[in-house]
Amino acid sequence: MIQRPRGTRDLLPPESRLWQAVEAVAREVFGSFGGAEIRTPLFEATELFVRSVGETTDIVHKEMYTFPDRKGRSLTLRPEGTAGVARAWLENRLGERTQPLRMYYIGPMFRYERMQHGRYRQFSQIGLEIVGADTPLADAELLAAMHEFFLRLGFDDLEIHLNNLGDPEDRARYQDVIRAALEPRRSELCADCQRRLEENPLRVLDCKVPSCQVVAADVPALDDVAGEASRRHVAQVEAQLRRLGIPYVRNRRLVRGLDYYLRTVFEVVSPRLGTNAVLCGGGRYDRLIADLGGPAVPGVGFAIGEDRLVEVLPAGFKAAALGTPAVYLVPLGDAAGTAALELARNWVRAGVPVEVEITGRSLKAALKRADRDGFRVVAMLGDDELAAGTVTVRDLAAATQTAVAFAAVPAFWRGLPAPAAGREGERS
RNA sequence: GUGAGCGUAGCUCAGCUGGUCAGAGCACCGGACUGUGGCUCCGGUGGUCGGGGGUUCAAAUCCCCUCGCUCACCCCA
Repeated sequence: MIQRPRGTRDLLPPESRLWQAVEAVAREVFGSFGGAEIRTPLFEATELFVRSVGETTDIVHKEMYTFPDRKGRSLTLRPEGTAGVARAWLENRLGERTQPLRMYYIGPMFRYERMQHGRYRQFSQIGLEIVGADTPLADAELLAAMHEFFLRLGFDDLEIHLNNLGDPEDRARYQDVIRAALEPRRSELCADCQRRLEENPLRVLDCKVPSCQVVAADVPALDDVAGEASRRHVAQVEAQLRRLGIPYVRNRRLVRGLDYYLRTVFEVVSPRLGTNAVLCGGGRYDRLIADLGGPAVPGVGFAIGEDRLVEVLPAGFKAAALGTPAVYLVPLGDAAGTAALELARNWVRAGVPVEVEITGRSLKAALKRADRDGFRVVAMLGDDELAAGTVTVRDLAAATQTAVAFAAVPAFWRGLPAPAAGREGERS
């Protein structure tokens, strides 16, 4: 049997409803802040990611799906979304439009990694970028949109971690500070951190090994070494968050994995996600477009891991998204079976979602199935009903039945009370 | 790239140191209740025990290889 490639997943019904519901909220919220969707290719020239994400990052040096096309050009399945957006901004001269541009995207990303809980080779991100504004207000608006999105999904246990990564000059200086502080104590660090000290000293700060944390605690925070400009910027972002009542944690150890970030960086973590708890990561990238050969256009954005998000979706949101909003039409006997599809089509045309029982299972089995799959009403059609031009509609929850004329079913359906929240979490 | 664990019915699993070991529960279909669910009882469908090789009189059970899955490290969504 042919199996799916490692690290990929099949999104099956009814879980696909959850994804659709989540994406609908994203479009709604991000659209409400002045955003519009941007769709860029799933693969790009390899060079784009090497130059934007950064040569020294793990993403570029061991996680990219890179392949030559038939003409020998090196292409790469996108490992993240921002690079493509930046490229599109340049290529389509979006700088000539009124700035800033608020753009969101939803779609798959690819990283060649060993599978793990919450980690896939093909995974989906929901991202939002604000390009063309360098103000703290832009960062704050972005975070507000993100916060609003999570609120609408019903989350109440997420933590926003925020840090100042400084400007690139600050960071270069800071790397020297770290090296100077840690080199003498090299032996106290774990093997990984000794390597990090050479390649990416910032990473030592968020090492999980306790002994490393002890050592790292003595290193001054980046924010203290950073220049006045970046410190003021992030302070103003924080002031806005407080004013908006958006709770966050100032995490001086927070370092992000992509080279292009500067100043404001943040993560959203869920306490219900085990090892890979990061639900969302983002930050400011004022040099990215310039590094790609364009003008100095500032930007700030984030990406939410949709797979992880769906995994910890609040029960109430899930229940609402999974409810089966349809009439279950069960024909009994040959004559009814012949008439069922036409009846269903007429109801569908009148705006009523209908699922017809087409396997011929017994009424008993059909009712059992209706109950199990969360239908609210079953419309039974037998010889008597057919003769009378009615359908016997049974309300599963109330266990009551009434005869409803064929043409009156749409009105009856619309007259049903909103579904109770009593079935919450039943399918989770 | 490194390390560990696991692969038996659609699902969750039992099967002790090799000898009725091919099973249970759930699910599915049917019946008790000839057109009425969420309970109960009864019956039924369903498995090359991941695949290949080896040891043995005998392997789901032991050994080797292989494929797949899972978890952790690294790193990230």
